Formats: sequence, structure tokens, C-alpha cells
Amino acid sequence: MSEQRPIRAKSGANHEGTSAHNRRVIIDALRVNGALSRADLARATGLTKQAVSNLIETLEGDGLVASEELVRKGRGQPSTPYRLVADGAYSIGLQIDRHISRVIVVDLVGNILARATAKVPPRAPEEGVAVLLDLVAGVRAAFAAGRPDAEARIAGIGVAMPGPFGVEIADDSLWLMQAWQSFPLVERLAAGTGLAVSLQNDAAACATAERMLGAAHGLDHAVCIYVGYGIGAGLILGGELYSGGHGNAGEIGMVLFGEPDELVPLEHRASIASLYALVGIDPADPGQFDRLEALVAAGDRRVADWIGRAARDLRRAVHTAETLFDPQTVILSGGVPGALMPALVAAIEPLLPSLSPTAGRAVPRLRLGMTDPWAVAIGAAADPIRRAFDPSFSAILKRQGE
Amino acid sequence: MSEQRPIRAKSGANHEGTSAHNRRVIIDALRVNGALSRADLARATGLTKQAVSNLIETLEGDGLVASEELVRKGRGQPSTPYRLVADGAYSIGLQIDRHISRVIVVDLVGNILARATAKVPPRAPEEGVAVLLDLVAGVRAAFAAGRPDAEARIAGIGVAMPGPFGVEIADDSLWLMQAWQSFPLVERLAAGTGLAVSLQNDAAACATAERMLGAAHGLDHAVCIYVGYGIGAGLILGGELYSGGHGNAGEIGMVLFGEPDELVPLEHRASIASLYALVGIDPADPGQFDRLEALVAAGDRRVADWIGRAARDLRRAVHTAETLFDPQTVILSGGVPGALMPALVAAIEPLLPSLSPTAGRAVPRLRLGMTDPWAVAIGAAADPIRRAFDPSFSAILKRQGE
DNA sequence: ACGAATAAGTCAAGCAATTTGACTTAATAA
DNA sequence: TTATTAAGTCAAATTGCTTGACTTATTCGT
Repeated sequence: MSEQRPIRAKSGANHEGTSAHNRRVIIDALRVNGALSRADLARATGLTKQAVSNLIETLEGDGLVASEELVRKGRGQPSTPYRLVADGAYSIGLQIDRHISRVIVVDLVGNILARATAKVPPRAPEEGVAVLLDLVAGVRAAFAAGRPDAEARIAGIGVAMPGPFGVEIADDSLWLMQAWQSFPLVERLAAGTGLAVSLQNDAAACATAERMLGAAHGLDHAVCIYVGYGIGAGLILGGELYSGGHGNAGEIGMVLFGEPDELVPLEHRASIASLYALVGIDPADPGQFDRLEALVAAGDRRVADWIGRAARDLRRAVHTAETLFDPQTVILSGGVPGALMPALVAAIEPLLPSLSPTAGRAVPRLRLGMTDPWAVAIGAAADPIRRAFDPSFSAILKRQGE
Repeated sequence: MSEQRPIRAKSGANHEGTSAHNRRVIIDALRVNGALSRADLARATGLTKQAVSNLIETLEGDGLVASEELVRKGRGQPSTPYRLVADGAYSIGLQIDRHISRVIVVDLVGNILARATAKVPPRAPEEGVAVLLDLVAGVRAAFAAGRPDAEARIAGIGVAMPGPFGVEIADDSLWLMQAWQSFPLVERLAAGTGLAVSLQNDAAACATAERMLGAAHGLDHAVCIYVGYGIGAGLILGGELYSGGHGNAGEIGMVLFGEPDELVPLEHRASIASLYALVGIDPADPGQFDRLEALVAAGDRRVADWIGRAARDLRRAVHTAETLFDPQTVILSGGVPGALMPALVAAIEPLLPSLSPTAGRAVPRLRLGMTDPWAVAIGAAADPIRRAFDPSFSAILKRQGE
């Protein structure tokens, strides 16, 4: 008798799932459109007025939405707009990076309530976790002061760090934080904070931030190329963040460009790490951004050279992303403030001709996204909120997390 | 007062949607696993025994599933396995291509019941539609003979033709069927047959076929590179076919490879069109495959050269696809039978190192898929069945087709 | 051979959540 | 002033999953 093969099947659904979905759809609609009346919501979601009323009632009871002043807009009874309550939920974002780690606390609509930074030892995650737990405890106490039920409203901790995860790769001379990537970080942070912890790579976090608050707001198909010490792409496909079969989708920094006999990963030419190496800036230097900005302003030859080479490969990367993903837009984000990123975007233009329609576009083919060094932390913080409140297939299903 | 901006929102869900989803989940489980008892289905889907029993009852009433012989497998009451009924639904697939068009009729489990071919004028879709309607009517009558309620069980017509759609591109010397791509084909076929008609590109159709019956059976993340007169990739992402923001995702044939000063789309070097052009085979020749096979068997120098160049670009294409999509497997399919495609896959190996895990894989990184010239037609026919019976987010929602 | 254990499946009531259709309220337009 | 329009409520109906007890059929252990 043959060995019992596991049965593979997708999860079933039940009423609780549909209700959860409908709640999320309403929250999503309020986030994308601002305040809406129940009648508006009913029309926009396809639900009945009655169903929307019931859902709004529970959401209001949960402190997630609140009504505004009556609005008279023509004939008929005036409508009561509802909007998201910023203090309805909070979320903690944690970016772990090579030279600095950042924590941030945001509310349901993305306001930043507290932030802090620390350094963690890149090769000693065990000690690093202690530092991070202190850091989190600090901001948690700071923002909770004066907010009565703040603790109960924390959706979780979103962690972002450089990927890829679960992969042994030959060291390619960039600093990969291998020790952290094989460490049970999620479990340790969950145990140390009592909160739900989720992990994603920095590019995915950036895409989450762009979708919730930035250049991809309201779009369902977007590729967000994140230029940091490494390069990755966060993928919004069909309205959801796509992470692939093993959690490593979008690692566009590892795509090979250059001559056929000397193929080079994109991030060897276009990452901030490669620029810093070229101009001799130490990424651990707290004044790194000012020094870089001075070089850019001075028209430094090496910076211009780097922009030229980086833009050449990025132009092909954008073309490849457009061709393979057919997104509504490609966003270039990066953790470097100032004039560099706009200059890089300008240097990438004109884009290579692609399938992407040129006429009648609502958004440009390529646009600059966030260049705030805190963008990844913001996106990390957005992740628990997204998980808790955004419509998604898995939210409907009985077995979660598939 | 400002102009009324349309409200954007996702669709809500209701009981009918959950039930529809659960039915699909059960059909999907039976397709992937073969016959299963209701208790097995309950465990695999997370539904209760009772819910599964009710669903099976309606499915059996609809003639979609049927019970088999009791099975004794240890202690406890014997179980009653259920399996899909092949004749529960039929579907028509229509491949429109440059030199030949193919129709096929398949049943719910993928058996081929009828097929036929015709030629349509590549630049005169108006006349072509008449030919196609005749062709469809012919196979429809042929397969329906002797099957009482065949007509009522036809899920629809799936049409596959070369993409991309809705795009004006500068002619790149390959034959692009532009006239057909801007023609209201779906509407005309729907009106002429009274059936639901869906359109996809040939690579997507191939991926659908591979997922339902071939090398991607049961996988939720796969990239299917289809090497035909052009090259495209069908994307199975998160268990669903992904088509992008404008319906043109996966056009990997248009990704540029080669030297930086002479970037060439993949399909200029690796498509069957490029091979035929090189060795002087006319794709309209009915003996095209035999002639090609003879050249391959004879070890023709030009064929070997083509394989070498095509494999070099395809190796990078596979690497790019692995890096961006992080699939469980990459499948290489093509409309050319015989030894060519296996030789091409062999020439692509060894693959470039990528993020894709090498140890503990259930499926290889790259594998050969269907090389039947009918593969695209089969996939086209699989599409209406997929739409009607596969679990998908949109199936749960009130407003369909989003 | 017999009872205990185990597993599949049914029955009937319970329950959650949307839907339906009539009704109420409040505004503008004619 | 009245008709019309639109927002929102009320209460009953309906759909479809869940619950828990029960039945049936088989194997295992003694």
C-alpha cells in the first residue's frame, strides 16, 4: 500500500469570511475616496444599503470609522458621510538595515506618531534583538502616553529588512546581513512584544507605503523599484502585494544586465551602495545624506558618471518590468533625500518603447516615489494595517495565511 | 461645485459568493487530487463534513461529480470517493494563428472530443470570422451527436491568438496580425455562437493548459514560456493566471537581451519564426514539422547555431523570470513536436544561479512542457472551464469580472 | 467471536449575515 | 404647496455554514 500523499486543496469560505471581506472593502473605499455616505458605499461596493448600514455600525462601534456633518447635495435626504478614524488602529514599523535601524509608530491613516533609531550589530542578531526590543518598548511607551486604549489598538509590528530570505547566495561583496536572514527574528520579536510580527523585504515595504500613502495610491497594478543599499522591486499585482512562491519575488537587483560576456546584477551598478563606494561615502556616517547632496550640487564627475551608468541599466530594468508585469505605473523610490533621485529619474527618461500604452494614461509610465529615508519604515508599519484591513483573497478564507 | 469624481471601491461579497467559491474549491480539489471522499474534502478545505455533503449533493445533481465504489481503508465506515464527471461540462477552444487556426472541443477533465483546422485571412478578420463560425459550428455539431444535453453544458469558447492586445507597435518584421488585434472578435464570435467568449494570448493559453493538465498541475506559482512563432510567458501567480494592468503581462518575447549597443527582443533570436527564417521553412507548409525534424535529426549546422543562440538568451530569460516572479518552476512549452524542444531545454542547462532554491525542490527549476501543436488550442479550451470552475477571488464577489 | 475503538456520514436545529420590500425622513424643484 | 428624489431604517425572509448528537460500518484487541 502506497504512502499517504497529502491532499492539496484551497480553503473553503464561510459567512464570517464574507463579512470580514465586506468590512475591509468599506475601509478600503474610505481610504481611497475619503469620506463617503452609506448610500455611496452601497453603490460602490455592490452591497445593499442595509448591509452597509450594519457594517458601518460595527465599524463605528469598533472605533474605526466616524460620521461627519450632514451633507446636502441636491434633492433627497441629506447624507451622512463617514470617514476613517485615525486613532482607530496603530501599527509599529521596524526597518533593520546595515548601518541603522528605525522604528516608527503610525496610525490608521498613516500619521507618524513616534519614531526612533538605533544601531544593531550586523553579525550578531542575538544581541540585536535585545536592542530592537528596547527600541520598540521605548516608542510604544512614548506614543501610548495620553492615548487611553492605544495598546489594545496596535495591529502589530511590520519588519522590513534586506532580502532575499531563505537563500544561500555566494557573497557578492555587498553587505548582505546573512546572519540576520537565517535568524528566527519574527518569533523572537513576537515573544518579546506580545504582538503579531510580519516580515518582508525593504522593497515590498516601500511598495506598501507607496500604495497606501504615495504614488501608487488607489492603483491595483504597480511595480515599485526601491533603490537603497541594494535594489529590489515591490510588486502590487491585482491589488495585492505579490511575494512569489518562496517570498522572494521582485528581486530585480539580481537581474543581470550589461554585456553578454560580463553580465552584472543591476544592483552592482545602480544601488546606493555602489555610489557610496564610488565616491567614498561611509554609509554609517550620520552626515551621509548631506555629503552626498553636496557632491550632487557640486556636479561631481563621479556622481554624474554613476547616474549615467545606473540610468542605463535602470532604463532596461523599467522596460523589463513593464514588459513582464504590464503595470499601470512604475515607481522609483529610494532612501536618499535631495536631488539625486529626481536626477536619476530624469536620466532614465526617455524610456525605452514598450507595450505600456502612451496615450490616455492616468499616471505616467515612470514616476518618482518617496525618497524619505523613513519610507521603508513607514511601509513596514503599513503592513500590519494592510493585513488587518485591506481586502484580500486570503481574508475571506477559513484557513488564514495561504 | 466640482465635477463628480467616480468612487472607486472593490466589490462586496455575499452568501452566494461563498457558496460559489466552495463549489469551485471542491471541483479544484477533485481535479488536483483525483477522487476524494467527503471527509477528505472536509479536511482539505477546512469546511465541515456537513457543508461538503451539501455541496457534493448539488454538484452531483448538476452532473459535475459522481461517486465511485466504496473504499475500505482501515477502521471506520468505508468512504465514498467522488470524482469529476468528464461529461459534466464541455468547452470549445479556438486558436487563431498566422498560418492556421484550430478548434477543439474538450470535456471537464480535458479529454479531446473533436478538432478541426482552417485557414483565415491574416489581414481580413471580417471574412475570417465567417470561416471561424463555420468551423465552430462544425465541431459543435460533430461532438454533440449522441450526447443528449451537450449544448447546454458548453461552458464557452476560449480564444487564443498572438498578443499583445490594444497596442500600436512599430512592425518589427515579424508577422503580427495587427488587423485581427484591433477587430471586435469577442463580440462577433459571441453573437455568432450564442456562447460566452473569452480572449487571451497564446502564452496564457499554454499556461492554462499546463496548469490544468500538464507540468504545472497543482502548482500555484509558475512561469510558462511559450516558444511559438513569437515568444510569450503565461504567468500563474498565487494560483491564478495573471494578465496585468492592460492584459499584456508576460510578453517576455519583447524583453531585450544581447549587447548593450544592440539590444534585441528575445523573440528575434529564440522564436520558431526566427528558426524557420534561418533554415528556410515556410510556416504555411503542412509538412513544416517533418522538415524541421529531418533537419534536427541530420544535425543541421544552422539548427545547432540557432539552438545555441536561442538557448543563450533563453537562459537569461529564465533567470530573469525566476528572479522577478520567484516561481516554483519555469516551464518551456512550444508548438513544435519532436526533438527540437528537448534539445533546446538541454542547451539552456545549466541554468544561471538564481534565488530559486536548489535543494529540496518538488519540481525542477526548468522543465519541458507540452510540445503538441494543439497545446494552445487545448489551453484556450481550458479557459472557459477555468473561469467557470476554478477558485478565484473574483468568483466570490458580487460584481463579476474585476 | 465479541466488544471497543475509529471513522464516515446524516439529521435537525442553530446561527450569522445578506437580501428584500415597505416605510420614514428630509431635502429640492416645479 | 406638492411632487419628486434620495438617504436611511425596520422587520421578516432567505441562504448557507456550523454544531452536536446520532447512525452505520469497519478493524483491532482480547
